[in-house]
Amino acid sequence: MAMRKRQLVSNELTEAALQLLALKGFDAVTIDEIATTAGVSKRTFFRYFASKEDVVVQFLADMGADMRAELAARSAEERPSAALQCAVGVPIATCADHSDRALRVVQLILRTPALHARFLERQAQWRDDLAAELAQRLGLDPDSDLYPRLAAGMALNAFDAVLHRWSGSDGAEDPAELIDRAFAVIAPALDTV
Amino acid sequence: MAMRKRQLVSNELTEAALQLLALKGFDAVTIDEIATTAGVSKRTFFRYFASKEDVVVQFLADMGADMRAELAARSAEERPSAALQCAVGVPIATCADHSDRALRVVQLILRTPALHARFLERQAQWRDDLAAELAQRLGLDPDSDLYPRLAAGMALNAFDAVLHRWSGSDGAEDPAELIDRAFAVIAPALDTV
DNA sequence: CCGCTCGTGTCACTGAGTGTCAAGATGTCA
DNA sequence: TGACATCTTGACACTCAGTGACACGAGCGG
Repeated sequence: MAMRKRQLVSNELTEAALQLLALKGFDAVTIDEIATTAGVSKRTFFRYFASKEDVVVQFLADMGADMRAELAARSAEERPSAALQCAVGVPIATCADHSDRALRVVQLILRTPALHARFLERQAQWRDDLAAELAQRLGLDPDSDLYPRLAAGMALNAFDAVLHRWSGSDGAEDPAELIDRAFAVIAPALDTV
Repeated sequence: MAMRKRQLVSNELTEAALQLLALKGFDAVTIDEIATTAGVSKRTFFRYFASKEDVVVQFLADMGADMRAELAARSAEERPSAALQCAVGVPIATCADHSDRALRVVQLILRTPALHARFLERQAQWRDDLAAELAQRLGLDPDSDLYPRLAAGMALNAFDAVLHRWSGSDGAEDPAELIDRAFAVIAPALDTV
């Protein structure tokens, strides 16, 4: 029950935050405002999120874990480019599924420098995770071999480019097709083993 | 004279900031402290820098312009991988030259989440710059072709990986050799035109 | 000498983020 | 059911980042 309540308040805060931020812009919304809208105090907000940026970025937090899980689930015989494309494809598909909500969040992030910065930092953690998974998968030493980190970086780079185009076209372009085109460019470097 | 004085105060602030931040850690230093050490008021600090992060990141601001300039100066016949490696090599060489100061700054950035986030955001601007230059160089349309953005991203990715290794080894590893190895990995994707 | 501009310091203010404590809700066990 | 322990929350006070307003003094042209 305690956990359920926590989840409930957390959702309430996220909901209020996304609503207000998308409506009025990042800087024009105070944390007091978000907390009051969600029916809690400012102090409680900070018991759930570390900062205003965190509410938004946390909303996408699962993406990293999802990608790593998908990569780990892929057959070891599969070429790295194919496995990585599937891994990156998971969060992209999630976005495409909830295109109404996800598009607004992505546009908010890409348009707000403070959010973009935090988002990139989060991605750096995903990259390290993917690199570790990739190194294990290929039996490489991540401390001496540059390939895992570079490969993971390239995949997330493609991910970023797709998000950027998707957001810039207001969801008009097809994410799946963009992913295909992006990986067609980077695959030659991913599969040279 | 006015510009010289501005530069003088700016240098004083940068000096004081880097000194204090490296010594006590990012969060343990207040802006009041930095300003007082430099002999000015807190208000004046904000007339030179937008935030505490900015003092550090601004210190590396020229890197972006340097890279783009180097890329623009390279012969158009040169393969993209070679041209990009030279472009990225410029700031790396600058780091290696001032290894005492540069190493401390890089380690501070990579170790401090708030700084790392701002640094990545800055890099995103560099990437867009490089992509634009690359698109012009190759006669591609940056709005329809994914290659320029992905190629620039891969190059900066390599740049990042090198900085990470260089910082992690306390400057023991040779940046030039690391760049060579990183570009050996990504070159197959850069040169498939 | 007068007025102009520009850079700076002082002051006051909003908002982010944190520590502390008391009170209430909840969960457990007898 | 009742007593006790735990956890969550709100209220308050505080530090510090960042901004706006204004007044002061230095340098400069008339």
